[in-house]
Amino acid sequence: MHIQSATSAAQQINRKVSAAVRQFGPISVERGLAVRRDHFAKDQQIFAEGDRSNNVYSVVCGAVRSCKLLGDGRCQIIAFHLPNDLFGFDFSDTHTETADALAETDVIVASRRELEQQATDHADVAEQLWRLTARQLDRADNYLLSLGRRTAIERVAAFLIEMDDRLGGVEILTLPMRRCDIGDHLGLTLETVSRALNALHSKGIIEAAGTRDIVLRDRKRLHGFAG
Amino acid sequence: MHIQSATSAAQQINRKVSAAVRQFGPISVERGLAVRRDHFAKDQQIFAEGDRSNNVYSVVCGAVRSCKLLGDGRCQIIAFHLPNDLFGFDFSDTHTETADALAETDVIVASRRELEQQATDHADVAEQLWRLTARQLDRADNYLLSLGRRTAIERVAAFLIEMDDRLGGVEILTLPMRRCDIGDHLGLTLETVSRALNALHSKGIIEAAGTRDIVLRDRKRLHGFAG
DNA sequence: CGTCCATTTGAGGTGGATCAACCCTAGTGG
DNA sequence: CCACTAGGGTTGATCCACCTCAAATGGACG
Repeated sequence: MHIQSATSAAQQINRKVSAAVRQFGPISVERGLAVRRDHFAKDQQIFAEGDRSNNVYSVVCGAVRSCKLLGDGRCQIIAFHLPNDLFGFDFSDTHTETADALAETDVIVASRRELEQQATDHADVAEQLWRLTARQLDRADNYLLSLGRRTAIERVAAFLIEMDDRLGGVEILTLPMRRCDIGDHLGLTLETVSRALNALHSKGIIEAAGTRDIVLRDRKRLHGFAG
Repeated sequence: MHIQSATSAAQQINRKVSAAVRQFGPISVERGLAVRRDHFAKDQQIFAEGDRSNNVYSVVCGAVRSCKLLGDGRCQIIAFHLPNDLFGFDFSDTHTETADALAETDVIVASRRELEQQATDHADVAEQLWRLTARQLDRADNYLLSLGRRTAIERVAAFLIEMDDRLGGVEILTLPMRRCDIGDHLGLTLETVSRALNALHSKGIIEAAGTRDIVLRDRKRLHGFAG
């Protein structure tokens, strides 16, 4: 639902702008912005917390996780980035998160400085970036609700619903990440994630079709769990 | 630290624009944007989850909390809004959060539609809104780390540090909210918040000067707790 | 067919929730 | 000035959801 409205907003804007545009993932930019395609292998790091934030990225295919680390190694995955998601844009000059490829992943890379210049020069670019950021904030706010107030099984249910939405409601939901990553995203351990999935399975709400392939048998009851 | 950089960014932009500007909280807008001042009493609701999102707000004085509710009444406070913070801007057409005044609070109100129009017409307005949203996202990301991976005492320590930053590092930190609100913000109960504050006190890190007035005796060790 | 991970399953421990008193402090009214 | 009250805050005892540690199972790939 989030994705749909963002996509239609982008399309609307596309119709208005001149022919001198190119796509940077979901947003339209002027041809002046140089972009290049790049590839990252599974588990390869794209950038680390503290690195200078020179580039911004858009996922073409594959999946990326961005996470924050605590001094003693505890890890919180802030977001998973799927095709057409932008990432790597930080408010400060250095990255506040580490980004790794979860699978073989292709991205489009652009210069942060150049994109910011375009935002200064062109209201429609700034507006698109603003909407994209607002959508990410909306997602982050929903995660705050999960992490702060939902039980383990409710978090997993809400997570499955979101992944289903973002992956387009296909028949079989193929999760691109390990149990451990889901745990680090939901503030749980991988064991608890496994048990929660098991619980949803034994209630007949989901069906396993391989460890990372899940069929949502009863979306209504799944929504019920998410409160 | 976040606030400082945002302020300087806003000042930078101010210097460039013409005289036909007015302030909407931290951002500069064209005079065409109608704004009005409004007052809300302590505990008064400003808008509710699900209301049509017609207006956007900037805090003048006082404090506001915005929260999401689960079906059974569980509550997660997504953010506290202090003077100069913008709030009420949702990605969708309806508010996804409920906003209440924590104390006697003055706000500036503007039409969401008009502000969006300005963002479409003026790149600098869109860019400022983008930066503001990016900063909120940065804060939300930090909270995700707290809620997902920090212990109770670490969450409270991180919370005190953030409030200290946002309130300008004054001698006595005056919290505008109840223990219960802090709990609903940090994913804890009010009892646990109280015990955590007590623990920090008995370690000599903070000093109580009234239940809502706290002196940060040892900011370095406080940072240590936040990891 | 064996190795390496990811995942599941099991048993036990614990941090924070819950439930329940109790204690402040400010405000109110006599 | 001093009860009285009410709401916020603290403190204590118990419980349980989830973590931790450990071992078994399964699946992908050489």
